[in-house]
Amino acid sequence: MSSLQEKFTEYLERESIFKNKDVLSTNFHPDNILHRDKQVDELASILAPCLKGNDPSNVFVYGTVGTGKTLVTKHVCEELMKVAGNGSSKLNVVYINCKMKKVADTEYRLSAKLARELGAEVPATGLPTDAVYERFFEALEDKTGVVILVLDEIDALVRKIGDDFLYNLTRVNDDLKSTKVSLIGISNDLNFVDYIDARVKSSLSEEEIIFPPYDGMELKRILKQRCEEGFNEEVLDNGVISKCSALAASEHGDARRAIDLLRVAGELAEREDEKKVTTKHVDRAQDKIEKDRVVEAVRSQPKHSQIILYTIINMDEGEIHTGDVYKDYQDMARRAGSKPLTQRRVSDLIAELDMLGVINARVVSKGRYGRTRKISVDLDKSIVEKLDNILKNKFYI
DNA sequence: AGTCCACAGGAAGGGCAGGCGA
DNA sequence: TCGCCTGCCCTTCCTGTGGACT
Repeated sequence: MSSLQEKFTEYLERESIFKNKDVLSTNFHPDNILHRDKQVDELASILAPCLKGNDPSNVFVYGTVGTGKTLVTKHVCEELMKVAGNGSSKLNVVYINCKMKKVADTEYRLSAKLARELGAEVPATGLPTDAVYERFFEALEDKTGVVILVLDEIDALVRKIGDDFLYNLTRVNDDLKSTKVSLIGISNDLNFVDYIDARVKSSLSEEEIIFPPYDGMELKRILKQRCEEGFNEEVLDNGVISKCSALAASEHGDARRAIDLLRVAGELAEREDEKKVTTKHVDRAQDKIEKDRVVEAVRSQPKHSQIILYTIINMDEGEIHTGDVYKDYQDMARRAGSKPLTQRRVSDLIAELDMLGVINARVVSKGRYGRTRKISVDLDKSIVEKLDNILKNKFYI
């Protein structure tokens, strides 16, 4: 037997820390959602009329990241579909995450995605937007009954393409004969409704459901529930759950973060062939998650964004401004074999990197010395080193 | 109070890729 | 196949801006 085969065999024989790892994935839907009874009930009573073929009110759901908005919405819709499936009412639910790049981040892409979800065929490009709208409407009309459209991260969409699209969606019922549409908008931004058109606002927020952040105790109970199903018995050291929930509670009560911490800590322990998950694993999980998030974000960026980031992390310490970055970037881009983009475009890409949380770019005025962005990289040294290596290898600089 | 800097960021338009219809 | 149309990415041109300096 080869040494690699031995390694695999040994892995198979080793007892896993996990009982069912899926439970610890953020996409997992538990049967019993803790601490969200009120929101589940509210949403359920708002959506219930669609079981009798009536169009329910539009709903606006908001709360910060990891407060269970998506989970509760999907859960209620699934239960609704089950009941509708048994009865005579026709019901369809379409869920779209508007933040997905290249999928639903422009008017065209979003309407194309909606149309496709409803069974229509739409090419990735080439059609006029009106034509895509038309296909979407036709697909809606074909469905008959009630269609619930769930638009997750709707705030990101509106920031990018404005609220005209939402306006059209809230008016769609006027043009449809056999189908009734209800919208559920999910937003992480609590002030989102303040910067949309008043007509859209009144129509979209006929009903509002607020998801407050979980507190430390609530997070602890949620984690306990997942641990019982996800981990084998007695593999968690004392204090692991408390530590995960405390860390996540300090980050706006983000349950997703708490569950990720727990899973990654378990993975780290298992990889090291340890019998128990300890708080030390949680600390390292915290670092690893941050590292992976940033690295993934950077990997998915276009080439020039990456060159700009590489330029920034290789600049001397001290104050860095847009102009300095642009000067160095031009040189770097040529060395990487590309024609440099204009300063205008680079300015936009810097703003995007800031939005991603990879760099900090704050607009400052230096008085007589002009207005610019002050740029810094607030990442852990090990993350910066990793990014530096990845980008250096990619561009052979 | 007025000037001036170094950009930020809005608007318009060009080039390209890709679909549609004749 | 070809002309036309569109979305997307990018450039060009432009106006706006906060605060140090005079």
